[in-house]
Amino acid sequence: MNQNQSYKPTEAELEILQVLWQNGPSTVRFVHDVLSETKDAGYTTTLKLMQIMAEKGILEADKSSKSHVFKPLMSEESTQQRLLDRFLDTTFRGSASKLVMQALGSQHTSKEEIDEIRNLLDKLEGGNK
Amino acid sequence: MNQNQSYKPTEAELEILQVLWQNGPSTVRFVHDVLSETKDAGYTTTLKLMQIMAEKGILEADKSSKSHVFKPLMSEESTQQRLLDRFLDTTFRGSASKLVMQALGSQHTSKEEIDEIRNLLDKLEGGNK
DNA sequence: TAAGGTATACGAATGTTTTCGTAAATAGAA
DNA sequence: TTCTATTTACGAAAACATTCGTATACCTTA
Repeated sequence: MNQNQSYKPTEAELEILQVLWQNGPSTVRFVHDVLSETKDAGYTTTLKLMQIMAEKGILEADKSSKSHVFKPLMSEESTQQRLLDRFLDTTFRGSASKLVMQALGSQHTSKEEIDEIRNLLDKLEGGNK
Repeated sequence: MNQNQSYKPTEAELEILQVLWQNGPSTVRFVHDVLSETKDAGYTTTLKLMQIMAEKGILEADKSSKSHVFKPLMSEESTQQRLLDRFLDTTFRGSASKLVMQALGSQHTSKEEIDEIRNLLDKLEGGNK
């Protein structure tokens, strides 16, 4: 039902997707146990959400064994990209550099990460000036 | 009602805040006309939202003239920072560098902006290594 | 095979956000 | 003053998201 290029998962959906992206295809039980560490909702709540996500085409359910195994149909990267673009628009009015400055300023960033970003900047400048 | 350090405006609220941050204190009429360019909702919808925001303490209403003039009680920067922190957590699992890389990669960034970011990286490294 | 534990199915309640219809108030023009 | 434009006030509908109770199906194992 959803091949939509700009689908925005709800908050609860995103939490579930994160668990699946991090751990690979999983049962409701597993996902729910992970989520339980940081929030409290009943098991059937998680189940229902994952079923809805499957209906929407966000997840695919492998029903061959009793405990269905769900996996995301959208990659973490493409979803991040989509959400980032939207976030950039709505919150930073499209100014990537402003977002970048704020992100780097408030978070700890290791030397390795800084170097990596420098490399990217060099590349960008090559194609830009 | 809301001095909350971590208040998250809804999407519709954020759109209104953007208009106010960009144009300064404004009437419902003005805000609504701006929003009308990109979305369609009735005038009373915008009015209602702004009234609710005033109740919540997100906006302040100057009622001295017939057409009330609203202004935001939270700055654009602090709101961006708050939303960014949250977004980083929920969407990028806290990895600022990953977010930065994706943001820079997909958007056009001018030479000036790139230099500005380089400067920041230099400063960060100073305090970091 | 009967009992207990665990799973899905389903529907509905709850909560939140967004939308709008309608009425009342207000100001300005005729 | 009276008519008309425009505004605010209010309540409730509609849309969306989240939560959970309960029924039912399915293994496992005693």
